Amino acid sequence: MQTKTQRSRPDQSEPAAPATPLGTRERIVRTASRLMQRQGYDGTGIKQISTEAGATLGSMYHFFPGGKQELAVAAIRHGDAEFVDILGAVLAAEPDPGAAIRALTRSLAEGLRASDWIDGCPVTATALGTAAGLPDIQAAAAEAFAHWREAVLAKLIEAGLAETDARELAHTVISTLEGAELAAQVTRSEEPLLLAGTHLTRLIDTYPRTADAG
Amino acid sequence: MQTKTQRSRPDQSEPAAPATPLGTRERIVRTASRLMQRQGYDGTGIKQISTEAGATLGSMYHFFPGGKQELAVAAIRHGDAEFVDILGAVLAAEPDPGAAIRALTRSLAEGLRASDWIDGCPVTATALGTAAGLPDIQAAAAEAFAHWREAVLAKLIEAGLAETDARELAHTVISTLEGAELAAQVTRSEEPLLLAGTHLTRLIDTYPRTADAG
DNA sequence: GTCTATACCAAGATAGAC
DNA sequence: GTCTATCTTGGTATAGAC
Repeated sequence: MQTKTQRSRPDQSEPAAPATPLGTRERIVRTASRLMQRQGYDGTGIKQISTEAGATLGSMYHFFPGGKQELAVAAIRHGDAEFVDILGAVLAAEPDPGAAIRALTRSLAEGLRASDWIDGCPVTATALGTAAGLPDIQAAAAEAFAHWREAVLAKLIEAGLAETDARELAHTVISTLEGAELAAQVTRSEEPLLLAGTHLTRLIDTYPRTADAG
Repeated sequence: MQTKTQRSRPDQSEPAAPATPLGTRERIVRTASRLMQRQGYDGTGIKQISTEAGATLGSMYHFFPGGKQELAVAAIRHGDAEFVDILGAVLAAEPDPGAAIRALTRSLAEGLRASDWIDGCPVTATALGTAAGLPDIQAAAAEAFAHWREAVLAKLIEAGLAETDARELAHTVISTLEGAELAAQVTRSEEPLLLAGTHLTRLIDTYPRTADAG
């Protein structure tokens, strides 16, 4: 009977209306980011975004004349900045980088479970599947990864690791977090993330540090 | 002018016709697996699969009455088995598990570069974005991850690691490989994969082994 | 088992009134 | 800046001849 298979879209929780009401553009970007995070680029329609953001179709193309692609780039940049904030806050709360990254994995695991395993990395789902054909989106995703790597790098340098070691480790920390989040999402279990935290800590602790670490 | 933004679909290389001509069903599954690996579930159409597989639309629904979902499950299982073979071959070629995993990352990096960074993990793109709404697909992806973990686990046990250590490491090895492949794809660089290989080797080498390792 | 035609719906995007 | 109506194309899926 149904011509297109229906997919349940939980969407159980409104993100709690903020004190200052958001502008239309901001509402659109946030909604796009959240929906593409869950459903990917192709799985998310402009009409769905406009409906859930409380904006009309005219507003969508008023603010994003480049259409869906431009919207996706804005969504990825939003997710990028959002995670930079989380990353900064969690890393700052623990002096030791290993402990900080372990705390980060716990935080990610909690968030994933709280969303019933649907809110994964805010850029992966959007970028995957479009990487080959839509260079703007791919580039925005690459920038996000670079920003996150830089945050980890700064933490490792601050702890007294050699620059080369820190730079290389930052790559693997982000890669492992990405993969563990993915695995946790697919298997609906916190285990991959928590083990990633333990192992990353152990790996980092094998590298020498200078004495004057703050 | 165009109502739907066109996406370039390179598809430069036919996978070289095998000696034994494939049956229709096999051709459909392989084509579906390859296309969904590149474009994701929502980005891949039944008509596109049928065209590229040289099958008619009638054949598609003859072999897969469950439609696109059933086809996606078959595609994921195909990618699963395909990677189990690669994993088994590469891991068997090196006695030391660390060296074997490093060889694996080199192999993955080569394949990714050879495909101009479009052929990533054969199940990730298909599963992502559908995990929440399509349980069959999510379950097939979870099974694939479990199979790959078991292959790594066997290699670590064989090398003399304690079972608990090996079991936990197998999780992180797969997570890190997944994430590094993703990062390599997005940044169009082999670096994340190669660094992942180095770091995973270093991590594995921090664990004790029994003397009677083969 | 294979093929063609088609029903039915949703997608992205645009036009133009207000 | 907002809203509605609409155009066109593509999607999934089905029917039924061969």
